Amino acid sequence: MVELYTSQLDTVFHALGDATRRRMLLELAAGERTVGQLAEPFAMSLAAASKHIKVLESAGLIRREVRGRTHLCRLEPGPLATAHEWLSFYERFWNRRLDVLERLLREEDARNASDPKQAPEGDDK
Amino acid sequence: MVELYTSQLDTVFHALGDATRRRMLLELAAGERTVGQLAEPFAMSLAAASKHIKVLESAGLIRREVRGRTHLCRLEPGPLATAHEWLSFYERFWNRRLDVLERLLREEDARNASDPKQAPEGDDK
DNA sequence: GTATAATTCAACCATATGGTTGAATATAGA
DNA sequence: TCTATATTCAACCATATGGTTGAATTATAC
Repeated sequence: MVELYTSQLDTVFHALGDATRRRMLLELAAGERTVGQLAEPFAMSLAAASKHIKVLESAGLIRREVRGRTHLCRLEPGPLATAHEWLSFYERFWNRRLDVLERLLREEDARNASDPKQAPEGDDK
Repeated sequence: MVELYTSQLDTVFHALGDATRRRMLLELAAGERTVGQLAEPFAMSLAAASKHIKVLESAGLIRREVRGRTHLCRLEPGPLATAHEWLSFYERFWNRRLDVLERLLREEDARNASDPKQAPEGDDK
């Protein structure tokens, strides 16, 4: 499973590495938008916004439907889910730390609650 | 909450947008590694790998402890969790789609099970 | 103290990125 | 058909990125 989607993760994470594009994605999560609507909040040329949209599109994060002279964009959640899943790997590490923390707290509790001597169950390997 | 960590997300997602750096992170999830150990699997100069490590470091994804002449690196899961959380926004969208799908399937079931007429509870607004 | 090992620094290079502007394309509307 | 709207294209620019090589730094080992 690890590093199977390599180039897709490259393009997806790269696309996410820009605040403009992240804002666009959030906007699209609320519903479909035209290129002009997506560009409107930003202080940049339409051509620049158009490039951002193309980055999102070629990362597979959005789909575009040409409707007459306007282009309707909609979010494509698949690649986001892929990135999300990849990122989950850290939870193994994170949870391991939380487990350690939890054990330490439990030991602390036991020490305070029962008696002032050392808690016997402390296997501090 | 949205776009509060802006510049951190920029650097974190940028750091993740490279397969070399993602491999390094996975390696570090298994335990701490020196710069040399991190660089070893890659067909690139040590200086290049060192740059990658610095990118991970300035994104806050790893911490470095200088131990004598070797530098020990360890994973810092906080920023990964932040990125993971940001990515969760899409689940709202995703779940909405699943909800719609589920509702449609339920309606379909109801139609087939009870009688061949239109199911009355179909509020297809 | 000198050699060796681990790592960074500095200079350099090719290519990518994110922005601009002005022209081009294509559709909609009068 | 003429005009306005929505969007892209092309050329250009400054800066960032990812890589190289060779020298510098720093700590260990003998």
